[in-house]
Amino acid sequence: MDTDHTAPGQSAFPPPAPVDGNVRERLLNKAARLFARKGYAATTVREIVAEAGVTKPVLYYYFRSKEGIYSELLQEALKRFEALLEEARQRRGRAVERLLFLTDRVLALFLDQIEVARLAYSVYYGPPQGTPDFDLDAYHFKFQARLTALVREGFDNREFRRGTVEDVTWLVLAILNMALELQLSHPEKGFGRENLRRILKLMVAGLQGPASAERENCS
Amino acid sequence: MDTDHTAPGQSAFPPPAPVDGNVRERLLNKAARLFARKGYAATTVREIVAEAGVTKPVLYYYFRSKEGIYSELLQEALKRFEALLEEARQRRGRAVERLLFLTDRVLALFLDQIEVARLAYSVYYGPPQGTPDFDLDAYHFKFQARLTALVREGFDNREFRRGTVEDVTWLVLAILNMALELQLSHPEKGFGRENLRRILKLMVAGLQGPASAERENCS
DNA sequence: GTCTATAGCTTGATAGAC
DNA sequence: GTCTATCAAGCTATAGAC
Repeated sequence: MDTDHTAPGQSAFPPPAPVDGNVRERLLNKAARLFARKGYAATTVREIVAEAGVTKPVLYYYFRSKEGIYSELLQEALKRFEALLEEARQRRGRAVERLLFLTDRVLALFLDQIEVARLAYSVYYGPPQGTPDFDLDAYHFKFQARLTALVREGFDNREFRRGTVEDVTWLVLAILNMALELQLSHPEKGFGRENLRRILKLMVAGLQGPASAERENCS
Repeated sequence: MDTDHTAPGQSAFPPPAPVDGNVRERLLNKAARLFARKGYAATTVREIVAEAGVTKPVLYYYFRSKEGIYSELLQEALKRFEALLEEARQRRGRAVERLLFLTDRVLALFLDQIEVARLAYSVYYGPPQGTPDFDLDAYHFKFQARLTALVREGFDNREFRRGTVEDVTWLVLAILNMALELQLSHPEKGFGRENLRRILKLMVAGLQGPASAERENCS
């Protein structure tokens, strides 16, 4: 990003200069950024390789196609997400602590791959762009199932005493979801990991009251 | 605005058949549906008029252009949203009741204009599609300000006793936001107005505890 | 006015030298 | 592993027939 990019081609002079990380990583980063900003369809292979300071065959060498580099981006992110789920599954401790751990790590992963996250949102909510399709919902369900299991533990341990397993899961999901989307759309608001933790704990504190699953019928 | 507009042009015979509502509404509905499903850019004026059972000049008569019909769609929805905010502002009663009212009505409006909502999401998160831009964030801020005012009232009335005005606002926003997005992406889950109300009340009940704004530092 | 054929550009993708 | 050079398919714009 901070090195010179002498336009490739034309001359027999030393090539653009080996910028930073290895070529493969650079291509992935630039592709993620462009896909997220302009959309998959509107991004050309030429732009990607130009930004990465390489030529086209290099991209086709590492990834088999434009779809290939897109798939690699999503697969890598989803793989890291699944690894996180597994890590959370094996962790021991009180349910609330494990919930805070999982949500915090999900937000951290999201931040670390913010460009891929933006791309995923764009594909999920945006118009069809001719992308290979990933079943993003499936991952969402896996995550939700993990949350539900943790919340159920919380009720079993009497860490939660109000509401139902399902409703508390919704609450956790809602708060995390908002944290993620605020990072996407308004990162300047600085709704980071500390805020997420604080608000989750505020909610959790409220669920430790006396009764379980009550329904007031006021008005 | 509501006088009959027998489709101009070609023949003096009765037009194709006035299907259901008036032509203008039909064009808006079909356009919303197409824009939401295929994206604004990928939708052609031809498709819109074909689905509406009219000819091209009819569309250009009611709206000045493709951009015109898009703007009309968003402006109408945003106008209804603003009217809702104003209605909520004038309403009297306890803060919690007013919060439940506002969020319920927002969800109802969202459901009533689900295609426009889908379109807005697609434009907000999706790639640039050459649409006239609306400052959707501005409406979000207006809404958030209204929520904040209500929450502050809630604290003044001692209806809320835990957390801060800001954090409780985030909580309400998170829950509503999830309800909206579930309707968009997984309407089959049936997360409707009753669920929203129940979960909000669960959260509110938790905020009526003893202390205000505490910060436990467990683990 | 409307349709159609086509020139010219851009795209994703590849061959073969080094 | 990376380059130059080039391909075939698809798109846009438009000239020219009707």
